[in-house]
Amino acid sequence: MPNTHSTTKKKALLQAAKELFGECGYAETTFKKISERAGVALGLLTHHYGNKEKLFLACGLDVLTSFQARLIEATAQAQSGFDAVMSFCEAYLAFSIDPGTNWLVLVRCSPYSDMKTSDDRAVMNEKFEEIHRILIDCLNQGIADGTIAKTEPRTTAMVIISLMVGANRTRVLTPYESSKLYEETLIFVARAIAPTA
Amino acid sequence: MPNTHSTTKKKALLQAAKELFGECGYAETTFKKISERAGVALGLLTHHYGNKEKLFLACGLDVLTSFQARLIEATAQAQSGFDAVMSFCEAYLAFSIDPGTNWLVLVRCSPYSDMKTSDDRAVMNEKFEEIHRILIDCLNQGIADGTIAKTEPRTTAMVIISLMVGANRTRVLTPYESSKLYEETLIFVARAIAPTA
Amino acid sequence: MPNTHSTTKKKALLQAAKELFGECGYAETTFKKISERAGVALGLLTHHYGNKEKLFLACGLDVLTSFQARLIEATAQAQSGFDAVMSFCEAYLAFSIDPGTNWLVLVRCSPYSDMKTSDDRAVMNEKFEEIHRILIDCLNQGIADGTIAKTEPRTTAMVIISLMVGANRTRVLTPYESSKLYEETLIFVARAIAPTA
Amino acid sequence: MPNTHSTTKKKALLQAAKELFGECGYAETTFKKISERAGVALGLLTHHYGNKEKLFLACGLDVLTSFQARLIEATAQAQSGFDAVMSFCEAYLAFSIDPGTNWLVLVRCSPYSDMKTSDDRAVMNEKFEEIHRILIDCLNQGIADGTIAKTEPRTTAMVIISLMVGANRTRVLTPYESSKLYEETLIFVARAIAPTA
DNA sequence: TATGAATGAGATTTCATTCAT
DNA sequence: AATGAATGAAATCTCATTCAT
Repeated sequence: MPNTHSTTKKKALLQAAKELFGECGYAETTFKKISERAGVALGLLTHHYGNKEKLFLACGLDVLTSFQARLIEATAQAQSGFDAVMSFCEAYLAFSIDPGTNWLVLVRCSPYSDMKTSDDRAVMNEKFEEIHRILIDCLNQGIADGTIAKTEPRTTAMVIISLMVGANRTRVLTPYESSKLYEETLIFVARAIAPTA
Repeated sequence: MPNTHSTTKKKALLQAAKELFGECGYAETTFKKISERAGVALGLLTHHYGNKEKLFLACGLDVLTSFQARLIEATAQAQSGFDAVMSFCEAYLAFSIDPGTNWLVLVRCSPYSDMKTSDDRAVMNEKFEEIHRILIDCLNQGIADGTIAKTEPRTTAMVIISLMVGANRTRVLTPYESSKLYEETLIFVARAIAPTA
Repeated sequence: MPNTHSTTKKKALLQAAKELFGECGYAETTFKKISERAGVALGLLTHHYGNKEKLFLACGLDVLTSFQARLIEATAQAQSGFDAVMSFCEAYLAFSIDPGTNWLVLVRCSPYSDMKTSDDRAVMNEKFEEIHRILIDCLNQGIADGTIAKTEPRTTAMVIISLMVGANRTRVLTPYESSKLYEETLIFVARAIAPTA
Repeated sequence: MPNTHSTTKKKALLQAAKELFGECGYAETTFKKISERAGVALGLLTHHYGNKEKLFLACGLDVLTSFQARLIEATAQAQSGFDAVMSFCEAYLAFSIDPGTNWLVLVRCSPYSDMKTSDDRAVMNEKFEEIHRILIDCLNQGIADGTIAKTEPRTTAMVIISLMVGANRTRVLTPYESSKLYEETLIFVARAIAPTA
């Protein structure tokens, strides 16, 4: 089975790339570093992934796919719209600090990152909109069942995700002491979306 | 007046760099682009600013200084703690979309950016903490005058700034339609910090 | 035979570098000059040798290795300690003016050169001590068989090699007329080490 | 007296240059380093010394002049030719390790150095020949008074100076333990030039 | 599929020298 | 004499990508 071998190498490359793009960022990550960490030949990179940008995107999408699955799973069993939104947020933040998810590469590759927009990024942008969609569904559920204050769900989802993005960056990128940040962030969301008395 | 001429070139360099780092990001901005836009010789860059990293930092700090002044001004005249916090947030968001502030370079240089942390960044980190301090003062005022719910001000400030960071990135970096985002973000904050009935 | 081709280019690079470092010195020898003379791409230099310093060292060590072999060969068949020392000196001086040995690059790279000491130079320093060792062995032989005056061999070897170094520099670096220098240098050594009557 | 001031600055420049060329070598020494160590403006360097090469030469010649004076002084009072030669060698070696003579700059600038020969170096070459002349005179004296073996003085002087050059380089450039080297070098010379019994 | 030598454009940085003041 | 801003050529080194094997 020659395929087994090649698949392994292709995967090793992707894993090394996910780690390095996360640790070093796009510019500082080189083909040499990736192939060395993966323990495979340099030339396999372009052979399997075309070019650097596409590999970067493949890394981001790989993490985004797991992320999406996790969020769907987390919100599926919620009893109310409010619970669903809170589960969404909890799962978002938990995923972002779960070692082994290679979260950082997504931070650097997502539409919220500093990277210049390129054509290849369209896929990423669209896939990230599906994350928004999950939250919008939760909000709609909450508006319907009265557990959430009445607002425009699309914009509210955008605000909540903005908060997730910001809290996450504070936690994983800045040097500031943020041990209670995630906890407090959830309280903040809960207060903001709670129906007015 | 020998200074008049040199100061002009040094300033032109800084201005061109602020624009380009904001537009293109750190990696895509080259010495050539900067010196050409500034209309000065290539070597003047290292002559005045040492190296690319230091110039980048000088750009960020320059914007951060104006930003800080704007926030202090905005919060100074507030009638209540609640008003102060809301003024802080309004001023933050307004500054971020004010053309002519070169906000983008700060986005890319701030502690919330994707850049690797280097020794030079310590100055930036410390200066950004002063922004936190401004908001913490507002929150303390609000807790004292009863216009804000009782919480730990340091962490709450961190949450609010996380939301500012995230909302701003959504607006200026992502391709998503976000015309009502800022407005809704302010409402979100107001609801979250309002004292419980 | 993939090696055949690559080895050729790597060797061509080393040969061109040996010539140019010898002719022009370290500072005046550029990547451009080397790659042009070798007829290979500029980037191959760092690909194969890491950086300029390491290439320089590789050049020096390459010459030093031949030099060492030549000295061992020359001293092996000596009848007495005195003859061994004289053979050492003769071989030293002869090697230094043998066209095709690329001696000059060693002059510029050896521990007796003007170059700043760097970490990479340790290898060179140690390898050059082996040259001292060869001469020390000859001296010990001569002290044992009575053909050489009794002295501390380590220091005497150092004096003799100092004279080789100086005579060689006079011959290959200075503009002074030195056609009889080597001849006279050997006589000088012979008189100095001869046992006192 | 405006001259006093300028003379001081010119001298400060020369002193700083002598130190730095000695410590760092020609290539690593920059105008910026020199002017900073001297505490004067960058532009004064070319103003006073024309260009880098000329300044280097000025440094070397300045040291060479003191050196020459010292050798003349040392050999003047010798009782015999043999004593004169030995005094020459002693003075040579002593000068080379006397702190405050800035000897190293001469090592790097002399005709025995690794530097490429340029037109400006002719002065240095000629002046260094006068050093040879001093020793030749001593040798002639010794041959005349019978304290030195009969040889061709010009070549013998060249051999002795070669030994001085080599011993000095061993002592001040190499990492090898050379505490007894100078002592033994003098003995070596004495044995080599002594008249045959 | 797999390898890694080979390429060369391009980036940052250095620096002697010039020159206006 | 003195200053240091200004210049731009040149150097080293990086690195994505190509390609022969």
